[in-house]
Amino acid sequence: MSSTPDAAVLADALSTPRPARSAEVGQAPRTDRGRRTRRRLLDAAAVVFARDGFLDTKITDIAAEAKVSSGTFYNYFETKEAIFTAVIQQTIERLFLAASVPPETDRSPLVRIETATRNYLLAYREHAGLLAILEQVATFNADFREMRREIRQTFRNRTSRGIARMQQQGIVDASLPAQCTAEALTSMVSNFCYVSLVLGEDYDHEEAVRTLTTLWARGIGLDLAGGR
Amino acid sequence: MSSTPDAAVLADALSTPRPARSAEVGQAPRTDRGRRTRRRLLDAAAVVFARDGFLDTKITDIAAEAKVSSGTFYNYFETKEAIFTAVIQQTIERLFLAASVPPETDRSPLVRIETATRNYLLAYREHAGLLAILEQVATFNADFREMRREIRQTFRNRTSRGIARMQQQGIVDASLPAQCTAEALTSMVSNFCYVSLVLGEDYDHEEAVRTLTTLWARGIGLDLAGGR
Amino acid sequence: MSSTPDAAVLADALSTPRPARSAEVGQAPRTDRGRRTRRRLLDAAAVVFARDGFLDTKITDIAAEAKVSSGTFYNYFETKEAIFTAVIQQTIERLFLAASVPPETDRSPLVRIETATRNYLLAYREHAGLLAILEQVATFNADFREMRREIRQTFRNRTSRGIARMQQQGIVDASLPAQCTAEALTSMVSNFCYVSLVLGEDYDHEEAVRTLTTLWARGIGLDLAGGR
Amino acid sequence: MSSTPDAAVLADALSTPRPARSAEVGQAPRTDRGRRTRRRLLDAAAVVFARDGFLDTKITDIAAEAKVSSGTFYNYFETKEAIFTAVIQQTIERLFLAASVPPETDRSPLVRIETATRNYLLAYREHAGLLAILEQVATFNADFREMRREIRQTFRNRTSRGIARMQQQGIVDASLPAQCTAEALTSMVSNFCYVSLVLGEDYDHEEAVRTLTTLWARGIGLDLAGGR
DNA sequence: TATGAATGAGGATTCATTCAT
DNA sequence: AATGAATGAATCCTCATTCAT
Repeated sequence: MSSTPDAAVLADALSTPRPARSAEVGQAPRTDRGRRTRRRLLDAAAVVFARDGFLDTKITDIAAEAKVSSGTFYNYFETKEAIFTAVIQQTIERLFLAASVPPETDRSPLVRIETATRNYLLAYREHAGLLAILEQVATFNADFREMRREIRQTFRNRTSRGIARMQQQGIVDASLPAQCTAEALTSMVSNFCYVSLVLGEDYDHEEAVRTLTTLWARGIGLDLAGGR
Repeated sequence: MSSTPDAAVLADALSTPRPARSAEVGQAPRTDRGRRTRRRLLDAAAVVFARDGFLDTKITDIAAEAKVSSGTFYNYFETKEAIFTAVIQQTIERLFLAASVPPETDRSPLVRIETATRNYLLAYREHAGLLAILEQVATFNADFREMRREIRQTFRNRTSRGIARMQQQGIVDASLPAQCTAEALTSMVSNFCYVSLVLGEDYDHEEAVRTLTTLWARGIGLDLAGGR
Repeated sequence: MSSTPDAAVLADALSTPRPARSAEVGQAPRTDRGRRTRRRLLDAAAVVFARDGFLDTKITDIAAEAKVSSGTFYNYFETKEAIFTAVIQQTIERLFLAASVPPETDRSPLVRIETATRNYLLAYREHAGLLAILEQVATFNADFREMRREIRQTFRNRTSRGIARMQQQGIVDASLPAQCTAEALTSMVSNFCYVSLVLGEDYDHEEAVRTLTTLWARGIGLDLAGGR
Repeated sequence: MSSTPDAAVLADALSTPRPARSAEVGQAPRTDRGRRTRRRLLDAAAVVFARDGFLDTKITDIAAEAKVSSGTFYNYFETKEAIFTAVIQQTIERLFLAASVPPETDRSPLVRIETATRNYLLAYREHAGLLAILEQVATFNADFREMRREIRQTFRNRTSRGIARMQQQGIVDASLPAQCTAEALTSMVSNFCYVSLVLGEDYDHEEAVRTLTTLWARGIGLDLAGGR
């Protein structure tokens, strides 16, 4: 009576907890109704997160805002983190779109810098609510800190490439380290946005654009003569 | 000592009809397609219960295993208990069939005991998965505890009748109380199966058959001379 | 500005969750008051587990029975499993004590078997409530299944040694495999107790002792002549 | 531009007295032993906050680190916020001291900017652990958000006064709005520190000092000829 | 019949703070 | 002053079951 095989299987059966959540969750809903509910939850989450912050947001608040039961939430998202990720991702996409500068060659470098700065400020203002929350979450969650870092790097790298290009064209100071310079300038603009739009130090939009543009352009050694 | 009567009695005992929530549910399906779906659910449930245990089995797991939606489940069974009952019933019927000893009169009592023991062990092994789960459910559900008791009594009564017969024939100790003796011997065999096949204490099949048979036969005072 | 070391440390600080529970829990309380509370919780747990079973026992039930708040429970035990372990362990200790047979050499083997059987029945009856719950928990929790197995093995090994001793003395059948025989006999007695004391099949205590003793002794080939 | 006044102003701003629950708590301890305990708690809190963050720090952790009981904590501080305030205050005082530039008139503006930048970076690195936590707390606690803002304003105002002075001296662009410019440059330096020292983007210290100084000085229109 | 979405009751657990010595 | 025990509010999450197509 070699019981080992059976017994081993049984011992497993009696105790191994199966993956608690079905594989369904996180998949795209199959019906229109499901898709609508998922969308309602996302919209509700954006509202509640921006209003209450990540920490103070309860799943039930999101569900209530979406007018569904709390159980329904879990049909679509596993955790608060999961829905926050989804919410932030669409925000980021919009942010990138809004903050980009179309490469039109007839613009002068100074105008390009000014346009990039203005677009960034406007885009940040548009999404300040959720970006502030991402900032919050990044302070205690490694995954979101990484996400925040990647967003940051995207902007910094774009800037870095622009500086390198101008250095090759010989129109700005070639001795500046492009990467470090880009980091500093990105810091200047992004943190100015945070301080003014999230913390509430109030500055006139156009004055801010003008000041940041001047500091940026002059800082890297661009010749402003005839410009401003 | 044909198993059929026992099995029939038991099947009756087990099929406690409850008020159906809809007139449909619990009735035999009318269409072929329905019958096939019901069968698929039963097979799936047997697999999942044996694999995960009763507590960890979710309706959605059974539905998934049967490749139907969870809603469909409730077209055929009212509750998790209901399908478990159905699954166990067919298991028990097979168990009784497998564990029975055909009444061939030319066999000696010792051989009959040995055959019964061997068949029981083999049948238990065959169904150990679900029997272990029934054991589990019986510990927290009164209905299934009662079911388990009835199964047990069926075996014990069969044994009891066999002992009484041998006592009348004067070939075993007539002073033993048949019922209590049968209870003890049933305990010995069934719990030995549980310990070896479910808990995993490892014994050679033939050694086990021999030992149990010897203890049983000698215990009730059967003369083993010339036999073993 | 090599920020790596600092930054690495910080990144950790901002996210690595420290062990949630303080090391205090599980330690012996430092004051009398604490010891009294712990004892009250253990006593309450024994009552509630035996009454409601493991699955249906809520932490709040135990706390309520002990007349403390639910938070207090967690000052002494981490989980329901932890307090169950503590409760069961003291039960097992008492069980072992009660079921043991002092080795007084002037007793005959038969009397020793009878005494052991009677003591086991009495001890099991004394603790039937909690033993039934251990049986329950063992069906779905690997740790407790192992605990149950060890208890079982303790009894079986004791029996096994006794049989081997008698085989060496030449007073029982030397051809029986001691281990397997002990397993079978332990099954007989322990499961008889379970069926009669937990499932409620009612047998007269002395009749049970007599029957089990007879089956046991005669089963291993002990000469009962002059005895019974 | 001595830091002492700033620090004093700030210390005032930070010490918002709240109604003490007991007349004792929050007062300076009367005995030496009490003073020592309070100090131990502060040191412990600095360690634990920096290690675990504000959210994950439990009062019991601080007490344990200080080797006192949790009850003792409340003899000295009313809440977790209260001790965090005290810890941050001393950190800020040290930060201001370290980041200040002694007013030696014989230094050129460029050297003063460079020194201020270098000192800020060094000071930030020194206190990065707790500054990161203040950043965290500021994201969900209005009181600390205000504190963070005041610290920020202190630096910005100092910068703003410096720029105004240079504008009056006619050595930098007089058309820049001093306040807004100071905000932008403070953003650049402080956020660069955060990104490199807290988030872990790695830059060489001297390269960073040089780059930030160049961007800063050139940005406000300081003549670098003959300098760099 | 089949589908998959919606529901919501119910219990574990944490930890800042208070309390009794 | 110090101790350590006691408190309890507050939110998460599961999953059997029902419902609308």
